[in-house]
Amino acid sequence: MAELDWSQLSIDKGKPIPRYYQVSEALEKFIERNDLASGVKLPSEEHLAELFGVSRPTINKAVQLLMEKSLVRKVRGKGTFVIQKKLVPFVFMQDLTSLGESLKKSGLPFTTEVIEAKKIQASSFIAHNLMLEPGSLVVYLKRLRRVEGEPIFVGESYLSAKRFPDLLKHDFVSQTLYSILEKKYRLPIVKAKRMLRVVKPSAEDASLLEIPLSQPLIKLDGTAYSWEESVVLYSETKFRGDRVTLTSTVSYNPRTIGKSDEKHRLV
Amino acid sequence: MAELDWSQLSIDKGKPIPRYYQVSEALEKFIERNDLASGVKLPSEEHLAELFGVSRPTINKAVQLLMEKSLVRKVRGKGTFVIQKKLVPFVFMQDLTSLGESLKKSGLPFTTEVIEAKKIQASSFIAHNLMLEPGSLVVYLKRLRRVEGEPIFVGESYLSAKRFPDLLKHDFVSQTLYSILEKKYRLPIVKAKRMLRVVKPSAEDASLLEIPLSQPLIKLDGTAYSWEESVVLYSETKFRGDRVTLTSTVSYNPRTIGKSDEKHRLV
DNA sequence: AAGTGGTCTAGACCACGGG
DNA sequence: CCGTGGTCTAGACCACTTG
Repeated sequence: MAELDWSQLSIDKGKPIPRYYQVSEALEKFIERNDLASGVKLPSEEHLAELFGVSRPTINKAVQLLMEKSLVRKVRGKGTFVIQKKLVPFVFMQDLTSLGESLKKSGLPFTTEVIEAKKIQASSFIAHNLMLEPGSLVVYLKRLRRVEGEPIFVGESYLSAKRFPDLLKHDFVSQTLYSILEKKYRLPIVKAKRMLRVVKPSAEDASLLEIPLSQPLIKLDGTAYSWEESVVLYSETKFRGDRVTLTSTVSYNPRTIGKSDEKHRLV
Repeated sequence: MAELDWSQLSIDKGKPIPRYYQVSEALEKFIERNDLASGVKLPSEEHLAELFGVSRPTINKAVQLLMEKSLVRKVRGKGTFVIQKKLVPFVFMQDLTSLGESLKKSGLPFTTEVIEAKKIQASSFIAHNLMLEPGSLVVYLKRLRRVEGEPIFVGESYLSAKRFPDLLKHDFVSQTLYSILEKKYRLPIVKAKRMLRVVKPSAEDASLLEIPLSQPLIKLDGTAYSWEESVVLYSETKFRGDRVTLTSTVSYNPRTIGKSDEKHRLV
């Protein structure tokens, strides 16, 4: 492999464009032009500061931008490395599959970690979504999914504890929640409502997903129904925005047209 | 309205948590606790620096975090203001409606601005998506949609110029693209594929949507078909991630199960 | 002119990883 | 120990808004 010539990098300090932005662009173009893919190491921030003739905090902010674009990964004590982005596709918004099932379909190797599994008293928000009385006992399940070892999303699920008394005895590592509901409780999911938005991670989210606080998440809240108006499950899922795509294919179906918007809260 | 007492704000400099993060949290809690909604003005960054006993750059970064969470808006020369978030719901992933039609259904007042409308030579990427020869002439349409005056999304559409020779003569401000296709060209959309992901705005995106470069966008790429395998339209839409939710309701339909994933590129 | 956020600097100390 | 990124400071100049 040829040596990389970082010394050609420069910016125009006269331009009315922030230096950190110019630096960020220059580095991005350099990475593209030289087709740096795998784990190539960038010069240290101090060295970059010299190269560009700016201060270290300016370089720090520039590299921060690249990290938010998921072009590089900073590792304290080691350096900054170019990353090879791999997107995990979820075929989701159109099917009634659970996320676990969508992962299975994708064929990618994934694992499930149970972060928490317990019964709790439902908050008024959760109770409302499950159509229960506030304070009812609910099963709370928090799981982290990894693909090829890397954290991809963290999901929290809520189900009525009365309706599923022994749910926590099942093994959530090897089975999907949907399959347990269907096989053990004879309650197939036949309808689901979902709402998607972009949020910032909490400190805990960031820690679990191994991302900086600056990186946006895709938050998908969903309610699953077994038959009309019978709520089975409420869930909140947070995906790493840099690693996930959601896809859907919709075909014309006269029965599903025009009966959609009921109560979309304008928060 | 009672006077706000900002002086109670403080952080613990001994903790191993970044000061800018502590400041950011303290401000967020203060806003919540005092239920500051509309355009309440925060103390100046210099004043905040005094209050917390930290330097101005640290305050600047803390407030930056709040801005990325869309809790405040910074205006140069004026100050920093609490914002009242309003989310625009799109009922979208499930229906074959265009975004304009989804907006109409929501009942919110919106406007359309045509940024560009012209014929161009298709790049190989666009040509591939429209199933045309590279270099073919395509109609390119770039529009900005505002809701209640605020920019919400910017969309770019590509259609075969050969198939729609006089498309650019239509009025895109008062009619949706889908309705023109259906009424003038007798080509109803009966199928659509969509892919969603989170991206950073380009400098131009940020300018059009009036957002900082740090704010994430929801990017929705779509292909619309008139009848099986007849591609009509390829589009790329970028939504402000802080102002938009996407919702869907999916019901059980044996015909749509299990025939989904064809070619999801693992970039 | 005064107040505000946008940006930058030069230098500093820390925590972490690796020899 | 050294090199790395993470963070912070004190002070500065600029551009923009308002009076």
